[in-house]
Amino acid sequence: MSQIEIRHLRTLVALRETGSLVEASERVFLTQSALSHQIKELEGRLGCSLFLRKTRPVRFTSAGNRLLELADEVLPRLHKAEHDLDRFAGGQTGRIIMAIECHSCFEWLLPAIDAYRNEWNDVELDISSGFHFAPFPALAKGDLDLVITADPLDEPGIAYFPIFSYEAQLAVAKNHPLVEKPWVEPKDLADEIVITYPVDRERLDLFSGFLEPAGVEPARVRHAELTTMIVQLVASGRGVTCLPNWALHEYLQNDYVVVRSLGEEGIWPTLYAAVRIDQGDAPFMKAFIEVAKQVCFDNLRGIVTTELG
Amino acid sequence: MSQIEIRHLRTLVALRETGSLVEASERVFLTQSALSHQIKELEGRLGCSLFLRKTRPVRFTSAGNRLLELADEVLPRLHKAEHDLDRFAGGQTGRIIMAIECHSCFEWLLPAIDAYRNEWNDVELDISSGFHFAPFPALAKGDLDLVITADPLDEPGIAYFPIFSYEAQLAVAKNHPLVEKPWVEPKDLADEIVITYPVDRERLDLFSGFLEPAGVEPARVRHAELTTMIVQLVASGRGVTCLPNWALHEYLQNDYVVVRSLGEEGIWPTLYAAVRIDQGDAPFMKAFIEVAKQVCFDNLRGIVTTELG
DNA sequence: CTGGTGCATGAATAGAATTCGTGGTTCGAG
DNA sequence: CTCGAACCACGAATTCTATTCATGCACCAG
Repeated sequence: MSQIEIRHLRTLVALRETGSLVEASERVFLTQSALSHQIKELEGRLGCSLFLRKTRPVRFTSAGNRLLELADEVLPRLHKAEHDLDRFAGGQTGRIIMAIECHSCFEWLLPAIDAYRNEWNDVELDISSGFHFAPFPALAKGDLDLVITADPLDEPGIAYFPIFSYEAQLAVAKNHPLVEKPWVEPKDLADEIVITYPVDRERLDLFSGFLEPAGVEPARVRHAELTTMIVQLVASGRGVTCLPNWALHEYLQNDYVVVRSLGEEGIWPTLYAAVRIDQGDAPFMKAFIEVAKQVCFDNLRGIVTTELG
Repeated sequence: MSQIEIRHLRTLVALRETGSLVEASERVFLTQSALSHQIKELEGRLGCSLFLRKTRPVRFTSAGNRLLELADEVLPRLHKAEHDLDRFAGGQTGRIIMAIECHSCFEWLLPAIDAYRNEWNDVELDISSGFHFAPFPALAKGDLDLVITADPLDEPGIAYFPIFSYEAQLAVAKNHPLVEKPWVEPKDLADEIVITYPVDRERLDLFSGFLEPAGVEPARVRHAELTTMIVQLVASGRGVTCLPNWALHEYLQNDYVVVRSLGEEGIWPTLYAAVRIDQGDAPFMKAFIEVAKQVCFDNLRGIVTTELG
């Protein structure tokens, strides 16, 4: 079945380069006897002799030359593969398939990916659109390699690295009564229409971190897919919303809406990169997280707080 | 040192195609346990895991995919090489490096080679110019694979196959006195200048088979390299020569010289193909000899005698 | 003829890969 | 929930295989 093996190819190449069994055997760290047996057995299995021994240097038969040709095709590829695998083993490269829980994270994630790709061009990068629903099992299973999340659940086998902290702010129309208040309290929203992304409430800071602890339920909750759409609805007085300050930044500069903190202190969630523990130390992964932080620090300067490593 | 082996690549490919260790193990004729151990050990040596088992079908890691890529490069080449080697082993192909003792054999050998190459295009063919002096040691050693000779010495390990028989004839000028005789006797040449190829006498039929047995020595022996040159010298009356009838044929048709048999019966050497015994049965070699015979039969029809197989 | 060099070979050994037996986990059906 | 089936992992035993050791043979130069 499995006739030819790598070591046979190595032996033949050594034989070609040295011209004798004795020297070839030193080259492949075996005894002369071992090589003699090895080749004899291979020749037996193949049914033809590979070289003529009675001459210096040895002469290869056609069959021998055919095998050398194979060796010249195979051995370089093998060495290259082994080198690549060393890099995988050393964490010098790998795969990062990401999912984002946070709806508007593309804004800083895409530039981060671009920046990372410059330095780590052989890392396989992708953003998966298929695991919004249950990213953590997928992460543990290996379908995903990195999840951007604001909720560092204490799952076993998962490590969390902070990217940056931001303020989750309430945006209201410029003529909204709440503009008069320095900050918002839960009960202020009891009669409001709240506009959110169409996701579970527990993943929305406004509910999980503000309204629900206070037992307040807004008058109504509307959904919209896109940040732009939500802000337009808010600007035209059809409701209020809670978004990351960095997502609201450009609308503030254009004077579309007004923002207020949730409570006197404000709510300051942190975005984390969640990765499998065994990959948390891999240089290619650490580098990605560092690049992401750096990009956010640069692009969102003064808006979010980043602790660079 | 030697990390990856062929069987690892085969295992991974089987794993990719079946999706499970159990089925893959059947594919490579091993137990599930064996595969589990095999892969575990490989992963240990490489320092990284190759696939995730907790899923159906199994998912490969980047490292696993890199190895599969290697397998896709290597295995087809390996199979092709094994196939080629089978053909070597079965004598379906091989190498024929020839030498000719007979100086003027190119005339029929080159067309024979051309004809053979049509059918057996992967046989390595060459005519060696370096072994005129001692072709038989070179043949035994493997530097040569086939020698065209008229002297089938009984060397061990060498087999002889007849190609055709011809008459070695004496060529003389048209006005030469010997033209008057129906055939030539040794003593007729005692006063003649004999022109030959510049080779040992024992390789010349005129001497070894005619003059020396009769104890006759010609007046003088001259040498010339080329058949054309020899014939011109003979035609102009500067000597006589002995050549194969097929080499003289065209000169006879042009009426340059006259030929006579050596003795009443004539001398009829046979040209043989000498090959190493172990190659005598190989189809590619037998085919070459048959093609050579056929080409001679066709081209030298009526001039030489060939026994087709 | 002799010593040196290179290769081959049978027997012994060290080292591998493979199997056996078993247990743990997952998943779907009852 | 339990049960059985399918799948994989793993330690120990076993079987195979590659390698070494010790030796012999062939060839060649001095």
